[in-house]
Amino acid sequence: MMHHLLTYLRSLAPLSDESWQLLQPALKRKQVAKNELLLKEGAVCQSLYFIEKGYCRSYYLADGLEKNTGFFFENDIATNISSFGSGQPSEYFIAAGEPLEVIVFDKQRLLEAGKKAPEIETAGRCCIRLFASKQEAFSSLFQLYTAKERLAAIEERYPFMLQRVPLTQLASFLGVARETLSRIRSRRHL
Amino acid sequence: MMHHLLTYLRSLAPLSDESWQLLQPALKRKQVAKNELLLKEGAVCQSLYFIEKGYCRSYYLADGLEKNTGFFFENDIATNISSFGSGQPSEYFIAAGEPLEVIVFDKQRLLEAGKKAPEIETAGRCCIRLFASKQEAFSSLFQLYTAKERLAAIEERYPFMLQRVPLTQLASFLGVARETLSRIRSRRHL
DNA sequence: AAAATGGTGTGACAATTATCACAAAATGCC
DNA sequence: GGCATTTTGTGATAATTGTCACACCATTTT
Repeated sequence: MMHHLLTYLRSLAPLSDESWQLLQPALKRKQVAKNELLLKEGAVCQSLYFIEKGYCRSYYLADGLEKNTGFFFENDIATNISSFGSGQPSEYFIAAGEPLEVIVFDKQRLLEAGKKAPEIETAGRCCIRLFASKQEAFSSLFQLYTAKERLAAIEERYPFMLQRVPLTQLASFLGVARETLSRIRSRRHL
Repeated sequence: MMHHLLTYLRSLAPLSDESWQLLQPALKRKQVAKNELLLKEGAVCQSLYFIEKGYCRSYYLADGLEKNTGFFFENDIATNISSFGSGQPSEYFIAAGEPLEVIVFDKQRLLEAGKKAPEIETAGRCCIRLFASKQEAFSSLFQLYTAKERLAAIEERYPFMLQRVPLTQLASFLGVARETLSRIRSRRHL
């Protein structure tokens, strides 16, 4: 049960069996159907989602159009870190892109567990730090590279994204028109 | 002494006078001349920098050109969160854009202080969370907006950036050619 | 089987941007 | 002040991208 999560947490920081037990009340397994929402715009994010299977995406709704801003796959933590941290309402949605199996961390119970076991506090800090690192890495993709290079970087670093994410969603993530991405891709395959 | 930092930390989480005292050994004030480096590419980031005065910028060096990826002003924390967290060498530089007065958090001593006072651990977590939020906010700027809109968003949310950051640096931050940014700006002032 | 749906490829044209070249303005230095 | 260096503005042109329109394909629905 929840092996992947335990492995994930132990890869970040030491975690005794006792701490792991203390963490259990904060955890709950959940299944989410494709296209269902994990977080709605306007709602406060009360959870971290550790992804066991499937993927989800975060997106803004602007002028009726979805603009994807992030994708989260197996062994990632998905959340709105800003809303989760500050208690402010979320400005974007998080939805399942495939049938999803996640482990939900409840914020309140996580804080309580953190008070009982400093190791949990430390693990939480490491999760957030890793989340921040990924955010930073994605962010620099945009500042360092052109759309063409961004696609190449995605192909190299996150090849599974191209297999599993519809081109239309990927285009809005990369910040180019769907047609342009289609052309970039066909140019590359010559 | 260090009033701003104390105010900053207390805005994030409760911090007793005792914890604040325990934190002191991890802190050191430092002055940095304009264009001097806080972090070199290839070096491991061992510090957080709380900015009291001035600003600094992070940039990659690609093909001999500087590509700016972040700007940090008064009451910000500047660091390479990824290198700081993982101990891996930094892929980018951090340099003073103005004469800089910072308070340096030493990583080792910060960890030691965190062990003595859980409040410090919590404060550290909040700092990182805030850092992650800012990172995310900047990142979404690129995915949601065109270059023109990005400039408008910067003007609105971070007006001091336009006053203090040279246009050339801002252009590479926004991901457009210097000439284009100059034209966008002149079009806006009609 | 036909029709509807969602996702993708492609052509044509307009709009935007990058690039190169150079002028003008601002800044720092002696 | 005057000179050198850095920074910013502007024109011309090529390249890239967005937009609109529609075709194509696979899957699902009726």
